[in-house]
Amino acid sequence: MYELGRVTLLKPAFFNRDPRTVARALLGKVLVRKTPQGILAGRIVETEAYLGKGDAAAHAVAGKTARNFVLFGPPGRAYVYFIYGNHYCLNVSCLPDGVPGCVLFRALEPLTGIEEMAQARGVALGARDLEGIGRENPSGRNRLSILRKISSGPGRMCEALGITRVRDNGKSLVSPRSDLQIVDDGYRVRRVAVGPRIGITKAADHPLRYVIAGNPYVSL
DNA sequence: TACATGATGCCCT
DNA sequence: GGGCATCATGTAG
Repeated sequence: MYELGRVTLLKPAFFNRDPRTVARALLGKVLVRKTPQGILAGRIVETEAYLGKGDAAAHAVAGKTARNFVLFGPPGRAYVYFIYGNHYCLNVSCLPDGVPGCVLFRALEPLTGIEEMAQARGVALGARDLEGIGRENPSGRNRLSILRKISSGPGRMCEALGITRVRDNGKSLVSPRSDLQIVDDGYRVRRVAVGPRIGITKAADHPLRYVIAGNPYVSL
């Protein structure tokens, strides 16, 4: 089982930048959920940047509303919304207070609390499925296809970590007291690949999706 | 108050 | 690879 070693909580200033910069810099960092039962954590392997005014695909495009106000607040806060009648998506606010922008988390590589996350997702794990977690190149086709079902996709990821709008919208991701945090465990990303964002119709041509090149846990 | 739509995932072929 | 469930939100009327 992979154990989180010495980690550093990201600072608000990390998010006080252009969403494109933040989206790229977040790759390889670790999203941590603290529960009474223990720690759930996964490495961020896929993100998308959503800008403010001028980005037709961004929720902030039409201005501040009761739904999207977090995007206009201070950096480093969770923006959680409900989509397609079934799923939640997690974003983090970027740029200074008053300026909208965010990064969508699209996929995690499961690291810690995998059995709990699999249970939350309704995924059945075999006895040997946890071998080799956290290593550079997980091998075993069947095992990988099972583990990918846990958090490869924004809706899946939220279900695995128990993220909902009521529980988490507006919450700080950079507070030592928060039960939802983003930390640096020292992992260094070798290569980043960039492409168009997924599942949108407007402004679909912009290359604002970032993935760790070659990582098998990206959503597509 | 009604309606169209969506930053998705599942289940079936 | 494609159809469909399912509902909060925003906008129009």
